[in-house]
Amino acid sequence: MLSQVAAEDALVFFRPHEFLARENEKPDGLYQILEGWASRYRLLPDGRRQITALYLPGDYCEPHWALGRRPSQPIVALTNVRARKAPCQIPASGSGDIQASFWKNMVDGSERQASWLVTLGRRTALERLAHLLLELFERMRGCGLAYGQQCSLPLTQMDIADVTGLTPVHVNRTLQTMRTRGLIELQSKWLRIPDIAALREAAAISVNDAPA
Amino acid sequence: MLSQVAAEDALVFFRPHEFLARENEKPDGLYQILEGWASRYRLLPDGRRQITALYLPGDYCEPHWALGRRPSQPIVALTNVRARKAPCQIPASGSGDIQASFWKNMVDGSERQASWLVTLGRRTALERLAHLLLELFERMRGCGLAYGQQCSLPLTQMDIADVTGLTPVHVNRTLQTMRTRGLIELQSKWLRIPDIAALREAAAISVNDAPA
DNA sequence: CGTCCACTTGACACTATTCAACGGGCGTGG
DNA sequence: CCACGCCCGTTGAATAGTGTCAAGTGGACG
Repeated sequence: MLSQVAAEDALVFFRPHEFLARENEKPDGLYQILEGWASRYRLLPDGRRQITALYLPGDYCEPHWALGRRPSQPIVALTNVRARKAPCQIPASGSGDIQASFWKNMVDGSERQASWLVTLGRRTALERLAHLLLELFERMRGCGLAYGQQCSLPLTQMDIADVTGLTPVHVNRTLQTMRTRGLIELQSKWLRIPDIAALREAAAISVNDAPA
Repeated sequence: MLSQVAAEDALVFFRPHEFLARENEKPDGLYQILEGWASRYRLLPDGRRQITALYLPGDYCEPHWALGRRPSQPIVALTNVRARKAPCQIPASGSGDIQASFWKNMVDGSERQASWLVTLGRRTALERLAHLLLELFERMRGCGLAYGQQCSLPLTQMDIADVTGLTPVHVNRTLQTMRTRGLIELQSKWLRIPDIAALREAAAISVNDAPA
């Protein structure tokens, strides 16, 4: 899946909290994450923070740059990140597969955003967390990084709060509730979902809702 | 701005509550709104509703279809709508201008979604309403439909609630507050913003935040 | 051994929701 | 023409859900 690497593309590395891009600054290149997680976010004047995208292995950061835009929101590494840096343009060299995966990535990102609008606008705290954990599990599985019903989940509770639009303490409490209800097992950055159908139910996922 | 009409494109009309597209059904065509407003939304199993996009004159509904996707969320007319129907593909005929506006429209839509994630995740009711009214005013101005500090605003308070992730009664109360503070004048579907800077302040807009 | 950071828990405040009722405008039908 | 119903907007009172403030625990690391 991540096997094709065009000859001219460079490997780059980032440490946690290091910027892959800053707002309004021409990006260094178009990155494809090979390993690790990154996030895009916005800060309000008084310090409130909202994460607006999570980038997992396989994801392009950030497809819009290829269409001539500058980042309107900064992107920062959450873990150690290994990425492939390509020029800021629609992937020209290589097979049609690469281009197809590029477009797919862009549209998937946009549909995920639309799903998150629903979650942030209309779902309760527990539903938001269920949605997040399901989405991340499915995405990890999609790139071969899930093992049975488990996967790595390198986010802190504060990160989770900034994704779900909650406060860290409420995230903590709600996760506790989910644990006692047997919906999830989550410890030391490792997630296990005993019953995926039950978690989907708890997330108020409608038939057509991502994650599929 | 909306002057170029390729010869083969058809004009189509919709009445309020009529569908421009249904989820999972191959769309009839790629629409560009010429007049009127439409919305994309999702329903949760228990009936909660969240509007995830508003389409105003000039907007394409829905650019992703041109990349081979089916609608994952239905699109419904909010007012009488007049639109131009084109084949579901990246506009090929016509000048480069048309293609450029198509891509711009897609990326703008995506950036607006990202801004709304911030609003739904982290802003208070008053900030959400201020953000919405500002965005709509700026978009109306962008397509030449604003007059001074005023523009048409054909949404009901229930529509506004479903965009902002609030309840209709809280929208009502919060609009009252904004009126008494002199932030907006809003009656019979007509919006006037006496002091745009003050409204931006009330919206907790950061420097880089859309609307510009 | 001490510091820092993530996580945890309790008590309380507050924003937004819920439920309920009422008024006005407007179209429809008698 | 008026009566009726319906949708939209408005307001009040009680409640639920989430945020805020504060304190304490535990592990990782220098």
